[in-house]
Amino acid sequence: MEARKKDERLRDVTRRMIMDRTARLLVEKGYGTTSLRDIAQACDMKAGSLYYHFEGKDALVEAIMARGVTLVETAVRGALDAQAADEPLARIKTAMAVHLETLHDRSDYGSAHIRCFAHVPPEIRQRLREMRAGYEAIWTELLQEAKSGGAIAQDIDLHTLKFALIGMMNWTLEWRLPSDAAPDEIADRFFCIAFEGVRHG
Amino acid sequence: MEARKKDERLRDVTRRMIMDRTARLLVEKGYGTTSLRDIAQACDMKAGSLYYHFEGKDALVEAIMARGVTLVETAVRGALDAQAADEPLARIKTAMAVHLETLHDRSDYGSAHIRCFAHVPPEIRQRLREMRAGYEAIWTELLQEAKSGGAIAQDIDLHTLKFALIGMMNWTLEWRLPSDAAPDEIADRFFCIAFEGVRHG
DNA sequence: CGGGCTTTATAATGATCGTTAGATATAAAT
DNA sequence: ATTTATATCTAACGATCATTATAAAGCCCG
Repeated sequence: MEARKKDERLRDVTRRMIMDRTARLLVEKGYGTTSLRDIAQACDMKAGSLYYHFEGKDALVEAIMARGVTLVETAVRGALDAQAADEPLARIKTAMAVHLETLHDRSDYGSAHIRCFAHVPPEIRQRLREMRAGYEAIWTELLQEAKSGGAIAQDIDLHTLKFALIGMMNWTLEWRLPSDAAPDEIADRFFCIAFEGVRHG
Repeated sequence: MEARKKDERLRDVTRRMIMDRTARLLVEKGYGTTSLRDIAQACDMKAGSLYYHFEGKDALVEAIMARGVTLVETAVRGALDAQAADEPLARIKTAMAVHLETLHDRSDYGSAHIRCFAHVPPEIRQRLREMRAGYEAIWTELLQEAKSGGAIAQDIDLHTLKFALIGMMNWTLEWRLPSDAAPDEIADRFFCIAFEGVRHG
């Protein structure tokens, strides 16, 4: 059983390697333009061999994109739990920094999810939509706490605010400038823009 | 020559029809997953016939995505010119409303551009990038005017602010909720968030 | 009515797609 | 040493891809 465990770990390592490299391809080329042969080549394998690890292209893609949500959600939840006692605005700022950091510095899973979501087959998209909703609930809750605590003005629509924050964060994937600031610096600026308002210096 | 003009107009009408319907497909399915046969079917034609109007798939896609930038840029520039004398913040608000309205209510060109940009062939993407830069220059200028006029705090990084605004606007494509507000109402809320800051009611 | 454009359809090309079955290699277990 | 399990390769399947050359149809003009 010792050996069996090691085997299973080895299998998982390969699985993860395939997902890592496929995620990169999905970010760069998209769902429809990335072929199983592209993926196999990036993994130093032949296309048919991938079927030992995944049921097919769609299963592989879905696993990657689901992991994209999970990674961000886990990171953000972890950071928020460690800061459970802080005031709402500070926790929001933390959530923004972790969201951006996971997207840019950790891996390509989150980016692959964002980049490919709209064009992935409908059944997959539907399942991913439910996962997204689970993650977005964190933000809904965060913003609601801030509002009921008086840190957000009463006339602000939280639904709009949530999408505004997520939108500006996810759009950073389009920046692609090597000169851009680090994720937590960008989080600071975004927080300033949305919460202080750019009028007030 | 009268007739020739009419003929050319007719040809352009078909060209435009093809672009219209293809734009829709690009929004829904993406670049790689939309085949020329899908396009032809949506146009009540056969795939080969499309080559009379376009050099090929890539030329068609590029024409659509280029038009996506042009439509938004033209609409925004037009609205800004008609408001040239107003104060910077009011013009920014107008630009946001027009950008959102063009994206959501006018056609699918802007959406197709945003949705497919990352996954289109590199040469096309490079040319589109230059067009985007031309449009983004409007925002850079707008924000700079506001800042030098004192309407934006000195410590705000305009590069970040520009991408934040564009990001929250373009991300509205992912909302897809029938219950969402009209574009100019959303523009109002976005303006409030970014410029008043959500803390101040 | 017939000749010359314009526009679309036909049909085939070679390439590439996701997927599968079976052979082969590697290494662990008995 | 032989069997067993794991992992990859080989080689092909049929479907579909963008593209092309050519034929046919539609339509204006004389």
